[in-house]
Amino acid sequence: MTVDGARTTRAERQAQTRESLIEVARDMFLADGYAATSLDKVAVRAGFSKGAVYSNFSGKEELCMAVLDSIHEEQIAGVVEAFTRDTDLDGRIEAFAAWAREGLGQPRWTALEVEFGAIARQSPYVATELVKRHRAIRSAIAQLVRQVTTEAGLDDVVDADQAATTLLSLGIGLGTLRSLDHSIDVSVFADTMRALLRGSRP
Amino acid sequence: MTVDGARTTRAERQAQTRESLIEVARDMFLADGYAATSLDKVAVRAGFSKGAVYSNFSGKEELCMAVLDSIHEEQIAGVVEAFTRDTDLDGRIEAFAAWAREGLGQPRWTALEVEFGAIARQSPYVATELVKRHRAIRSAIAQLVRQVTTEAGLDDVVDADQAATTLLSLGIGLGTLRSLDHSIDVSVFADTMRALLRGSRP
DNA sequence: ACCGTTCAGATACTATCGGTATCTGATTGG
DNA sequence: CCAATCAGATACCGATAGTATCTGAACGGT
Repeated sequence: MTVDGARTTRAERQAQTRESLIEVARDMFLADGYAATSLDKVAVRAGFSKGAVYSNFSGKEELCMAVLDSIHEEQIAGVVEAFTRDTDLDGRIEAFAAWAREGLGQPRWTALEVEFGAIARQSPYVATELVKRHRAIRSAIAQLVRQVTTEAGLDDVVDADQAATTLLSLGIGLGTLRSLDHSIDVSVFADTMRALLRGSRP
Repeated sequence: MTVDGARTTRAERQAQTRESLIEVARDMFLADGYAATSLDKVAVRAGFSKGAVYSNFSGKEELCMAVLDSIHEEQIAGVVEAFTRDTDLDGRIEAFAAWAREGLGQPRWTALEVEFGAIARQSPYVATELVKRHRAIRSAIAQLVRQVTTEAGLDDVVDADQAATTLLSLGIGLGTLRSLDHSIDVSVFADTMRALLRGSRP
C-alpha cells in the first residue's frame, strides 16, 4: 500500500461490506423469512447493489449460512454465560431454563433455522453445512448436560447424548409451534429439562 | 342434466380434477419440498395445465393446505388405529411409540409441514389455517393422553395439555432434525412419551 | 332438437427474483 | 506515472407465481 496510515485497505473495506450485508440480511431474514427476503433488497438496504452480495458470497444460501453463524455465536455465548453464572445444579438448570424461555419467546430465529433447513433437501451444500452445525450444537448441549449431571452424581443415570437430542428437538419443535401460535405454553421446556436432569416428573 | 345416467356431471369431473391435483401435488411436495415444486409441473404431471390449478384452488398456498389436510387425515387414522388395537396401558403406549417411530423415520411430511409453516409469517391465510389445525391436533393428542392416564389412574399427576404440547413439539423437532441428519436417534421420542405417561425417567 | 349461457380448463402475458456475464473506475504494486 | 487488479455496479437470462383473456364442451330452458 502507498501509505501505511491509510484509513482502510481494500481487504478491510471488503470485510466491512461483508459484515454490513450479514447484519442487514440477519435483520431481514429474521423479520420476513428466507424466501420472502430478496437479495436485491438486502443489498440496497445495506447501501450496495446485488453485485456486492455475489462478490462476497457464492449466493443466497451462503449468505444465510453466514447469518446463521452470527446468530449461533450469540446464542452460544448466552448459554455459556447462563451456565457459568451459577455453580450449583438448581441455579444452572434455572439459568438454562430462563435462557431457553427467552429464546423461545422470540422464536424468529427458530423459524428461520427451520425454513432454511427445508432447503437442504435441494442443496447438498446446505445439507452438509447444516448437519455439521447441528451436530456441534448437540455436542455442546450434551457436554453441558454431562457437566451438570456429573457434578450432581447422576451421570450414570442420565444419557447425556439422548438428553441433548431431546432438549434440542423440543426446543426446535416449541419454537416452530410458537412462531405460528403465540399461545403455546413454553414452560414445558423447562419442566422437561428439569425432569431430564433431575429425574422429577415433567 | 340431459341424461340421468350420464357418466359424470361437470361438478363430478371437477372434483376428480381437484383430487388428481392434490394427489400429484402431495407426491411432489413430499418429494421435493414446497418451494421446489412448481405449479406448472404439478399440473402437467396430473395431465392438466396451470389453469386447472387456479380454477380449483386460490393459489399454491391453498393447494398445499389441501395436501396437508389429506396427509393429516391419514396420520390421524393411523394414530386412532394404533390406539384402539390394544386396550391396556403398555400396549397402547407401545403402539403409539411404534407409530411415531414410523412417522419420524420417514420425516418428509414433517419437513413439508415445517417449510410451509414458515410461509405463515407472510400470509395471514396460512397462519390462521395452520394454527387451527395445530390446535386440533394438539387437542386430539391431549385427549388420547387423558384417556390413557385416566384408565391408569394417573390423571391427577399428568397434565394432558402440557404432555400433548411436549409430545407434539418433540415430534416436530425430531422430524426436523431427522430430515437433515438421518443418524438422529428417534428412540428418545418413545422414551419421553413413556416418561410422560408412566413417570419413569426418560 | 335447438341455442344461448356457463364455466372448467387452456393460453398468453406480467412481475419478481436468483443467478450470470460483463463492465468500470478506484486502489494497488512496481 | 502506468498497467493490472478487483470490489462492486449494471445489464441480462431463466424460472415461476399469479392474472387476464379466451375457447369449446356441457348444460338447461324452450
